[in-house]
Amino acid sequence: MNDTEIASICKALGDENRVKIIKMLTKGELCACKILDALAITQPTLSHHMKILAETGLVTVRKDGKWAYYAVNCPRFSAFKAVVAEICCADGAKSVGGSCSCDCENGGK
Amino acid sequence: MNDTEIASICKALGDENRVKIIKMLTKGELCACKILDALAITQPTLSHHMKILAETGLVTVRKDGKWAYYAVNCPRFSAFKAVVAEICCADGAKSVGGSCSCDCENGGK
DNA sequence: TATTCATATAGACAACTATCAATCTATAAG
DNA sequence: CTTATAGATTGATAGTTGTCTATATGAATA
Repeated sequence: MNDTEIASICKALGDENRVKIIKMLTKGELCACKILDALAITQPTLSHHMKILAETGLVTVRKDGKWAYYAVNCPRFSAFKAVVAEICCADGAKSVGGSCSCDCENGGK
Repeated sequence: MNDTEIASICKALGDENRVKIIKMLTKGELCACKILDALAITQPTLSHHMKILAETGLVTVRKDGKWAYYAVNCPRFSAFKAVVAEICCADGAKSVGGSCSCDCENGGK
C-alpha cells in the first residue's frame, strides 16, 4: 500500500460520521436505513459518505432488492491496520518525558 | 478516545506528505530541516503540516537552539492503533466473495 | 400500470485545506 | 552589534469537502 493510498484511507476515516459508521459495521453488516437511523444526517449525505467508504475499499456493498447492505471490507482494512501498526516512535526514551512504555524498539515494527 | 478525536487523527493522517513524515519519524527523531529535504514542499508548508501533526498529538517537538526535532508520540499513537485494531468485519464469511481469512470473529476485537 | 419506498445523483453553498510568497522571531556566528 | 540561519506566522488563493434540497432511479407492491 503506497502513501497516496494510505492518505486516502485516512481521509475517508477523517470524518466523525464515517468513524461512527465504521464502528457500527464492526458489529456486523448493516442496511443503509439502519445506519441512517443512527446518525443526525440526511439520506443523501449518508449516501455520499457510503460512497467515499466504498470507493476507498473500506466497506463492501451488497444490494438486495431495494436495500443496500454495507460491511467492513476486512482484507482491505487488515492491510491498513498492518500499515498503522508499523508506525512507531522507534525509541521510547525519546518520547515525552521519556515515559513511553511502548515496545517499539523491541519488535513493535 | 472518542469519535471526534479519532476523526481528527485520521484527518491529520489524510495527507500524503503527512503520511511520509510519520513514516520517516518511525525510523527515529528528525530535525525539521531533514524532513524538509525529503519532501517537495516549501518550508512554510512543512511548518503547517508539523503543526497539524503536533496539535493532534501524533508527534512531539523538542526545541534545541535554532532547531526543532520531531518524533512520533508513541503513547498517543498507540492509543490510536488500539482503536484501529478493533475495527473488523465481524464475520469473514460476509465479506467480498466470502474469502475473508481474518480472525475477527475469533477475538480480533 | 400506478404508487410507494430505499437509495443514488445533481446542483448549490459555506467552511475548510494545502500551498505559496512574504515577513517575523529567535538563536548562533562573526 | 550585525549578519546569517532555522523555523513560525501571516495573508492570499485555488481546490476540496460536508451538508442540504430537489430530483432521478429502480425495485416491490397494490
